[in-house]
Amino acid sequence: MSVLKRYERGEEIYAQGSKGGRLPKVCSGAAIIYALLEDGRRQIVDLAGPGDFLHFEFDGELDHAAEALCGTEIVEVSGDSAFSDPDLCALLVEQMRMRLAQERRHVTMLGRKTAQERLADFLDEVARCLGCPPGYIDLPMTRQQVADYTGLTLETVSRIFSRWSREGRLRKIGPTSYARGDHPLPIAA
Amino acid sequence: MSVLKRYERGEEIYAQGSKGGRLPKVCSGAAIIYALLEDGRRQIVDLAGPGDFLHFEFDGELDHAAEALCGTEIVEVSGDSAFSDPDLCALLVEQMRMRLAQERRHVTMLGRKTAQERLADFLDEVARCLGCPPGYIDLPMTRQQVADYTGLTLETVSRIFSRWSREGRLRKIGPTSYARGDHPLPIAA
DNA sequence: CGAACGATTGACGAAACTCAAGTAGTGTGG
DNA sequence: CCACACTACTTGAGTTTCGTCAATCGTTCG
Repeated sequence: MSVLKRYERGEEIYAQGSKGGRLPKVCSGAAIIYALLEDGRRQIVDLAGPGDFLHFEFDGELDHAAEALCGTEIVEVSGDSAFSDPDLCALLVEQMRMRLAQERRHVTMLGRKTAQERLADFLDEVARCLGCPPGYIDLPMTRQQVADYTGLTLETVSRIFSRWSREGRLRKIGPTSYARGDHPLPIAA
Repeated sequence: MSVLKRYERGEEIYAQGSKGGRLPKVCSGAAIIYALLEDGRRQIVDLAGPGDFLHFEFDGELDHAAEALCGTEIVEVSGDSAFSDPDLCALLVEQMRMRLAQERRHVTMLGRKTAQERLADFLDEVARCLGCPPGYIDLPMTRQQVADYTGLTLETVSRIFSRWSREGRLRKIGPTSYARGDHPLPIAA
């Protein structure tokens, strides 16, 4: 049995501290997964696009929250028979491996890269995750959300995007869309 | 069929770019998992203690390397029958969920915490991962390795540990062991 | 129109990095 | 046992990058 739900931009899909249960998977749209510290600092730990699971917690408490970036359909997969169904099991392991690899790239980015490198990596990640055509990036995120993904402040994000625009590396072509310019982004992964 | 191998301190367990295959699991000792950038910057993405798998790649290329922190025994688990064996499958999913949760905490630490908070979190993580008794920490890592885990420089790590010693928060009680002092570490998770 | 929200830009400050020098430890060979 | 080499660690001075605070601008929507 699976349940399909729709969330609008900014809507919370589940809260930090809520219980697991059925596994939510993105059908269409996009979501961010984030952790909140007690003092309000926020870190976005992952981006999820179509086909991505948001978590894998059957029965524990969730240590992070999820929120829709745009109109997003979520299907909830029952995990009851997971381990006796080889196909489902293989799917889960494959999905988890991809999330794990992405988190490890994220750790490397945050631990060892400069602000510019982080943003270049971030744009690549968004394009990959949301399936944008090469050279174009649909970015349905505020500067604050970009900052919370890259571990920067919104001012730093804004400054670097502005600089890249001036230098012809990035062009705004719509409210949420950008095109890569003639000059390459510095040191993109 | 499983193979048991032993590695000494500093020995490479596998290299970045090598092939997956059987899944390596720590039996005793401890290992670090890290990524290298082309220009030599290094980020340690995970710590593995007894019971932890190092990766879950049956047949892809590994995007990270692993190295023993001390004398360490590794058993390699064959994944051939993984998906048809419900028990093994459940074990894998459980293990991957724990690694994933840890990476997400690591991302939050690197993206949104100060140097002091990172080191406090790091010490907790080491204690948990290597199973140290409460209040004591066995730290078989150089300052450079600590820096590569926390996204800092070795000088910053050294300065903060020195300060904590002066302030009675941390005491060195052996070549690789420390005790928490009377004063708590600032803002440990 | 005007309120609300997001984005941009500037001036300034602080946390952490870089470079450099010097100090333990640890192991080795005489 | 001592001299040495080697590595890890500590500490200081100066610099850089990025964060903070604040003002302004642009858009959207009621």
